[in-house]
Amino acid sequence: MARKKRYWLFKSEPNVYSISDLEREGETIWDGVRNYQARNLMRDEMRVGDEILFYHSRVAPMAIVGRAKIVRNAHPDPSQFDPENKYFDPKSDPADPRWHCVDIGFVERFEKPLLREDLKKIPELSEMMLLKKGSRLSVQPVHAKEWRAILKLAASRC
DNA sequence: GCCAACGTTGGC
DNA sequence: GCCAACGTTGGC
Repeated sequence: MARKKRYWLFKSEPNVYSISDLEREGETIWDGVRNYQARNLMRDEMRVGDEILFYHSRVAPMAIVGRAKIVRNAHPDPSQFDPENKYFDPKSDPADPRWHCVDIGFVERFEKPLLREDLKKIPELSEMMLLKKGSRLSVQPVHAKEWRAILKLAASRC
């Protein structure tokens, strides 16, 4: 039996990598994640076909700005072995890479960004990880119920 | 720019 | 293995 599709949210600072960058490039490697919890999610839980909400963090307006999908399962993050790269990790052994990453592909950009402040008002999202105080996981799971509520909100904004 | 909330590091 | 110090994330 096929694995059930799962949903995720990826945070990105738009001045570093925005939904426009993803739209233009079509696909990108999600490298540079240096957090074990996030690594484990990418390596062990995410699979090709899973769907992603793309979120702009840090910079106003903070918002879910579109959708993406996983197009390649986890593989060793090449940036960890490149001394020139800011994400270089001298402690990572090429025979047993410490960091893994997935590749993601552009799906759509929402007509209007779903602002963080508005998301907070949606009852179905009251438990959403993104909106919890102190939550800073940069790739995180999204419940099916939350996914549906967010897509519904996006559709109503067209 | 501030700073609370985390995660990691390293001395012991 | 504990935990203080340090570094980073990310909302505000």
